[in-house]
Amino acid sequence: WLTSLKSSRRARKCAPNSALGQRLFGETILGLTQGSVSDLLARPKPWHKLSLKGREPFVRMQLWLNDPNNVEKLMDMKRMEKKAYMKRRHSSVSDSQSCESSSTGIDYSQGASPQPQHQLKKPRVVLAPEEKEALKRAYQQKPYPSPKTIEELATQLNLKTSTVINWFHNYRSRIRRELFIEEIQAGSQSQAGSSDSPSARSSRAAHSSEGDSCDGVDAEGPAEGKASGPEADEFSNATTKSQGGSAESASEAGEEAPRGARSAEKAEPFQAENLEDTDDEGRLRAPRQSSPPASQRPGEALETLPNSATEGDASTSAASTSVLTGESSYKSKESSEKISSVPSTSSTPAAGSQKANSLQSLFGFSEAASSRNTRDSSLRKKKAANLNNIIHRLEKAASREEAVEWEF
DNA sequence: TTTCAGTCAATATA
DNA sequence: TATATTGACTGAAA
Repeated sequence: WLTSLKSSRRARKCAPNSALGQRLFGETILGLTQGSVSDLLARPKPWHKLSLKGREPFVRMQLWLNDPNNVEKLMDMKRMEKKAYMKRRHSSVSDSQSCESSSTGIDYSQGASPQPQHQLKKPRVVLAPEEKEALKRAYQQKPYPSPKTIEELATQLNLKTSTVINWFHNYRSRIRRELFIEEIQAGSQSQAGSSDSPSARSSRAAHSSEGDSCDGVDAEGPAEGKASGPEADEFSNATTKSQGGSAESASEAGEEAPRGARSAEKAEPFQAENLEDTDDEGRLRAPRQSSPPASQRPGEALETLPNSATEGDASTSAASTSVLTGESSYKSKESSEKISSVPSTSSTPAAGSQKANSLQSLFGFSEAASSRNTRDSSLRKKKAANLNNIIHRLEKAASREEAVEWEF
């Protein structure tokens, strides 16, 4: 849903004043930092797996979407911010021109305090690729290492114990989120009955490469040195587990297996029990007949959601195909990437087109993605579909009185 | 006490 | 300059 950089940039080129960025949107609307917004949108969790706190940003999003002047307000804020920036800049320029000594004075005066402040700040640890690889290997052997193992790892890699602990926490958590997405895709694929499509077929193959997205894009080989990709193994294992496959020894990933199985039971994406119009327990309904083709763009999904006969499952399924799609299905996706309507939340046609523009730039589906970057494209679709789903549910629920329940 | 979810914020990347 | 990644942190739950 949210943009990936390229399309956003292009959108800005077309409509420089209508681009809404993650930073502005996050800080103004969601109360999150840019990085969190990016993360949230790139790797959304199924609604039913979100805690109350985790749902807050989406509720805020919904409230914002319900505001008829949402984009305008944001634009205003952006303008004001820009103005203030220019003002500051202007004044600082004139300051430095008028009294150059003052700037040096500032330097002197600040030199004393920022320096220690800087020293107080712990430098960010950046793990070397070899270190990451070693940690991944260790993870594959033992996702939950004992303190002793952690100690050993830390010693071997010359890292702090806390760094190793943190790495395992983060890695587990991020892998889990990737698995959610996988499950969503798997679930919607089977629901949509599109598993025979080339894109769907390739999706499983793409899966292994998908694995490396859990940790960024680095392509280190796994411990076993498989050619298919870094986390190919752990991912396929995990997915197998989560999809009810017998999988390997439960002892190794003992805690993962039940979790996977559990999530597989309700692998349906964003089936918010208290929100959606799915059946109880948030189970998926039958796939809609008129669900858009897998090639449907995320933007279209978003825009047409409220009018859709069924809820986000379709958007998810539409996306799931594209999300998992490798290069093979890219062409069709690209060919269909075109925006023609406005977001559902538009209050007026005029505002709608403006809003569409802004949302497009914000969420990055304003134009066809660069043809050389299929991964971007599929990621964008993934984001789009997942968040379309959430937003749609929120919208639906909001249109009923349920919104009251989520007030916070 | 450990693990997890959510987030920040520094840094990388486009 | 915007978005993506990721190590670290906080608070809550188990």
